Amino acid sequence: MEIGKAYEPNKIEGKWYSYWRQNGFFKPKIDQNKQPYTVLMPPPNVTGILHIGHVLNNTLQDIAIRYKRMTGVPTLWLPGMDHAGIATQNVVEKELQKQGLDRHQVGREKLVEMIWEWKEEKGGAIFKQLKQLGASCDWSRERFTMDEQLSKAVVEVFVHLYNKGLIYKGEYIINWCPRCVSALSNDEVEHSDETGSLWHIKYPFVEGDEYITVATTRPETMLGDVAVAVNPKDERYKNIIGKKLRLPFIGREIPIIADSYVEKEFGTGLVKITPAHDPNDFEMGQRHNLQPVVIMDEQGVMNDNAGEKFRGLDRFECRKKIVNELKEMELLEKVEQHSLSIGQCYRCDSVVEPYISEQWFVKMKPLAEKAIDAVESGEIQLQPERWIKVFMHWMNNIRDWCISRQIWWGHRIPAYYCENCDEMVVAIEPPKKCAKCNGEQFRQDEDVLDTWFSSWLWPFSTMGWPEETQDLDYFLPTDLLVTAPDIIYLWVARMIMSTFEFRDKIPFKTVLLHGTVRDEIGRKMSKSLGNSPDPLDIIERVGADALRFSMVFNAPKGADIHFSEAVLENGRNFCNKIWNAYRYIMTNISEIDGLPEKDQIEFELADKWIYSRLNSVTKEVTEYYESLRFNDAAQLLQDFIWREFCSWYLELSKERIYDKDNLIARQNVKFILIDVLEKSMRLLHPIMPFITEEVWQSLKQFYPLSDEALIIAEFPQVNESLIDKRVDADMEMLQEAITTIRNLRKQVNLSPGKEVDLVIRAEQPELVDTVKKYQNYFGKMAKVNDIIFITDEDKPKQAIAAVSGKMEIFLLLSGLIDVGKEKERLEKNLQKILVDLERTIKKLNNESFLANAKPEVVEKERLKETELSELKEKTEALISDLQ
RNA sequence: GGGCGUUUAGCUCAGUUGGGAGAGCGCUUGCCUUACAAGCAAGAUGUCGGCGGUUCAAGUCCGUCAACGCCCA
Repeated sequence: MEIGKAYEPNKIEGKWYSYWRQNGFFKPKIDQNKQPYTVLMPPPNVTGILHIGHVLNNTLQDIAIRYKRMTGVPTLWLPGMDHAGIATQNVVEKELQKQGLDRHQVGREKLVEMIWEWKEEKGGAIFKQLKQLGASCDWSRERFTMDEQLSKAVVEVFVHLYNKGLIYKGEYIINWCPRCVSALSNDEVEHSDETGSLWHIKYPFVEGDEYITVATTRPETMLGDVAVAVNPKDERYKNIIGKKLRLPFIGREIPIIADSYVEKEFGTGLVKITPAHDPNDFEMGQRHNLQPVVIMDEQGVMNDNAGEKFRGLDRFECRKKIVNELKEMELLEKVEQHSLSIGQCYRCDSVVEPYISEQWFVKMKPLAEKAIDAVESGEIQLQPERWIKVFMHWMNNIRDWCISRQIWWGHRIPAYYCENCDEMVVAIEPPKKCAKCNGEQFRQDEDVLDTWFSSWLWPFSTMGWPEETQDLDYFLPTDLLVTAPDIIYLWVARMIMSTFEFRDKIPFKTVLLHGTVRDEIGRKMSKSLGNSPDPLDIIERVGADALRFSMVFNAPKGADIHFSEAVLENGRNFCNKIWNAYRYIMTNISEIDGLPEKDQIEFELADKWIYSRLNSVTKEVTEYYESLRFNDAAQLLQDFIWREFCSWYLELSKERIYDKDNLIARQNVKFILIDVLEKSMRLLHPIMPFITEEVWQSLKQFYPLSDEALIIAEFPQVNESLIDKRVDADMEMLQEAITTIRNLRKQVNLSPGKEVDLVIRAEQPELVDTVKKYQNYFGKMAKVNDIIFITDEDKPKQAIAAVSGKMEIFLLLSGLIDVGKEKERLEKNLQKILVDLERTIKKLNNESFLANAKPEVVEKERLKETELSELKEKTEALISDLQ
């Protein structure tokens, strides 16, 4: 049979993905007697394409799902995407722009139609890419937040919460993008630190010639000032509280009020209050019953309230003009440099304007309670646990949620206004008749809902709610949510609240919060830096398995990941290693007829050892998968397969494999090689699905495997009886001796193929027996021709030597030995031994240690002392022999 | 300003109840050894950020300082 020398992933990956899908392996086998395992995919943006962060996120989910699937649990990984209101509308608007059109020219209905068309044609590209990554989601259940049924859920929820008094319409200060002409949620605002100015402006008292000075970073907002505030504890201003000022330009009389929010140290300690254009001022305005004055329109252009002089000016032009005018009027005391954080629209980079407007809100406090309890009690686990604090902090200070957006793509708010009397009705269906005036004409609210208002329903809307479906009953609560911590508030917390409200359940049991993928110098991946590698390009080059492995290998739970080409090579090389081990096994076993009878199999030390190790590894890996420590699983499996299986077992197997005269031995080792490789593939499958399936399926030709495919094969169970510490110790003893011999060979630059003779001096008969029995291992692994065993006398003359455990190993050489070099090397070894020995003796002489330490720890130290003493004596003897 | 986190080998990072410091990459040396040069073999490398404390014993627990990062205001 022909197997390529290098692993070529693109030859096999597509094949197995189609095979899995066609056989329905991604669909859960619903069994009412079994508890299912469910993972909700955080819905990617419909406009999104796969970036490296998605790779991490989805690989983690896929590993969890594939592992559970192999344990025989009905598993569901539910995929879907969200409609990403502003982002998606923007994509289409930009296309319009190229044709010189804007959305108002096209009209609402037509625009929405165009967006749907775009969605059908180009949306959801990411799903095709996730398939290339190997994501084993149940695509037959794919959902979209704007699907008919999910939209029904949104309306249902809105009406329910409205009727319950938890949704209200109100004036509020919000983030507003004057360019997008829309409200922005907090997460849609990006902050950057910039250097601005702090203008000190004089405000005259109504009475007298005196004035006070306020400091502001935004002088144009003074036109909307309704008060000036001081800290009540500020001695400087105690006597002016309650006095009136006359606002320059406008002439409005405004009071000086006291509020502890004001920082005495900031600026002059006097703060102008503009409730309509600053969030803090808004709150202060509410505390003091101040009527806000809005001074600009939705596009950021100054309105009538700004006064004759400034009306019609853009906000930034207005700022310039105000500053100039103030200078002329000698009301500008000074200007200081000041660094401040500026909010910008994440879409268009426009400076965000805090703006008072009429919006829809959800009252969050009443919903928060159960969510807090669920996390506090551990019913919902956040991992790593430190995120619990972050979660609690937000939940305990939760604010109402502004859910209206002034765009057209999304779920339109189900509020209807009577054209005749303006009466508002919130209902699932548009009303027929106005209850107040019997009018029959209604117009629907223009706004749509925040995209999160549909994704917070994800745990149950995807399962058919508001219908009572079997899925809801069977799969909810789900088991695992894997997501980035930056959406704990926006999404995770809200899902918990909604699921309690509408299902009276938790949405998921465990939330795994993973880190950010960064580049090799620690920067976030970003479009503008161009430092983000294209995952598809990587898959094309090295395959999905290598990408997945590299990602996970380097991704400890919850920590950020530095991703680089070097990291990727590790995954690629590992694939190649597996491939070549497989190639070696396949090409050789195909020449060996038959398998041994089960009870005929004879195990030698290496065989027992590899089984002992396999089972230890199985035990550990199972724990790692269960506790979502996938990086540990990846590391352990790489070490086992590469170092133990390939470097030792496979090498040792060659003697028997190539022994054409001994069919029994060949059959034995054939069986063990296949068996261990086959089980290793099972262990590794969740992380590297493609190559493991390929290898495993091929092995079926030579080995009876009852499962149809690896993806649904049983995850290996530990056989404790095969874990044998004695076997491990014997094998380790031989490995150490072999390494020692190799080291000695290196010392004298012996060519790798050159055979040597050894003298081993050892006293323990058991030890000598074991070495004699497996002398062939030395032959194979260290090119040792003959070994002479001695007990005490007879130190060989022409030899270099080293101590390995309880043995002294002499490598016989015919040439001259460099005594000085040899001595130096041995002295160096001795030094290390002496340091260790000293530390151990010190401990054992410490009575407190003997009194307080656990007995097994003391015992360990005693053993260590014996061993080190022996080592020391033997090494010293070798040195003195050199004289 | 408030909160959270990080600091371990040249680089990126593991280190789960405190009990002999690890991995990958890189580096040095020698090898085209009939699975693999994307490889094999042998090796070098650490005041575990500083200081102080608890303990018989601290990378691990506590305090404090410093640097860096993230989130919120």
